[in-house]
Amino acid sequence: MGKGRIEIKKIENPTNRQVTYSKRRVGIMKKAKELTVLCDAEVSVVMFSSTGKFAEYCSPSTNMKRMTDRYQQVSGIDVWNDQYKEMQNTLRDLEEINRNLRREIRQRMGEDLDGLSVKELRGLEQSLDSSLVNVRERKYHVITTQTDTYKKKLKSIHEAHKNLLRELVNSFDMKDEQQNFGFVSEDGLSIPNEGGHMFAFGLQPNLLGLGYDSHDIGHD
Amino acid sequence: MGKGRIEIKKIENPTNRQVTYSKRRVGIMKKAKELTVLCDAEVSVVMFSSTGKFAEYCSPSTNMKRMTDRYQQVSGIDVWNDQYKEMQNTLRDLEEINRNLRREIRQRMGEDLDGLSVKELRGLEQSLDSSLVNVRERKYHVITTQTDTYKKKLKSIHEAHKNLLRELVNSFDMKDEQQNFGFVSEDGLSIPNEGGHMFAFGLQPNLLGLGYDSHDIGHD
DNA sequence: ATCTATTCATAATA
DNA sequence: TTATTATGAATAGAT
Repeated sequence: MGKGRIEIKKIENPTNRQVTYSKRRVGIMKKAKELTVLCDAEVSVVMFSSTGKFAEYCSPSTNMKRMTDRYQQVSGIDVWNDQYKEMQNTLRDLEEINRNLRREIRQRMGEDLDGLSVKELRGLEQSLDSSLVNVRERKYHVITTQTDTYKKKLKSIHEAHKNLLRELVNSFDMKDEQQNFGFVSEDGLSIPNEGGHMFAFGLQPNLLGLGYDSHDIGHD
Repeated sequence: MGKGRIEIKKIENPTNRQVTYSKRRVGIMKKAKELTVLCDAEVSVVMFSSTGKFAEYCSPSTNMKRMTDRYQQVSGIDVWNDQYKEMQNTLRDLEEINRNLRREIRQRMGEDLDGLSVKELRGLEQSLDSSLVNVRERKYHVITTQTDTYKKKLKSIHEAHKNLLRELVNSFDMKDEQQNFGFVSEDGLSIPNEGGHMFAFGLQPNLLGLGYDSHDIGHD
């Protein structure tokens, strides 16, 4: 087709080659479309020119991804199957392992024991027994630690309380003195807010943090 | 091309459609080859007929995988990565689940308890405790069942043994009689192999099956 | 790009 | 499916 037949071999003239590529590319795409319509087929064409120009056609009834998937299925040729299969194997293995792990957990929860022999049951029993010991020990340890912490906190609260009492007593003493000097406050209890008492009240955040209500102390 | 132009629409006659498909398939493949050679291009064609028949062409300088890779790069369209990524997510999830299951097992084995609160430890302790009860119950049940089976087997053995003894006594009685009639065998113990004794020896397979050594019975 | 002169692909047919 | 053939389509080379 064309003026004089041409030999099917690489066109050395780059311009001619490029022109021919363009023309024939259009031709193939057209043929692919026609085949799709005429014969209700699914066709995909991918091409790159020698200069790297990319062109594609894919039947509207499908897409490149599905064509590739189908291609792979049918051709048996491994496009990405190596990785894919490997992953699927890994996936299957993991699911199997997880199933087994779940079964072990169920058995460690005293369920799903029907298939076990006496020997296995005895092993499980012993394992659970010693596990229970461990958990109890750990629980006691945590409780003890927490108790110690609370004790320490209590001790510090106690200390703070003593300090407060001391301060209170001091303040009453001072009030007496002040009374003597005619410095009685209205409610008869309020503590003069002087620098010397700041230390004791500085402990309040601790007390608040432990859930103690600072009202007990009777400040404003 | 051909005898009269045709409209580009689906050929309803299946035979004609099939014929046209075959012809045009060859045509496209030829065009693809020619384009490959003439223009030094890389072309891949994949097609499926309406009946699912598969055909492909790929330039010899490349292959489907490389074409698809290149297609993906250039088009930006994800041909298989979606599935791949999805699988990787699944994989990650499964591995996470796997880790958690293992941790649960370790904790149910009394290990890896550092991160647990007293509440959690108490829950675990109670779970283990009740599990232990279940396992023990199951163990006892299995043991009981097995014991019952053994008892029954023992009983049947006992029965068989009694029968054997009776047969033995009978045979000695008969030997005495035979002796009286001059029918003494060489070893002075062998039992005449008569039909009347077959029943007792027929029990041997059972005895063997239970690990009893048939030598006890003194047969050959 | 567009225009021919040709070759090629193929629809109809067997 | 394959082969034949009449015809329209595709396209090489020129513009």
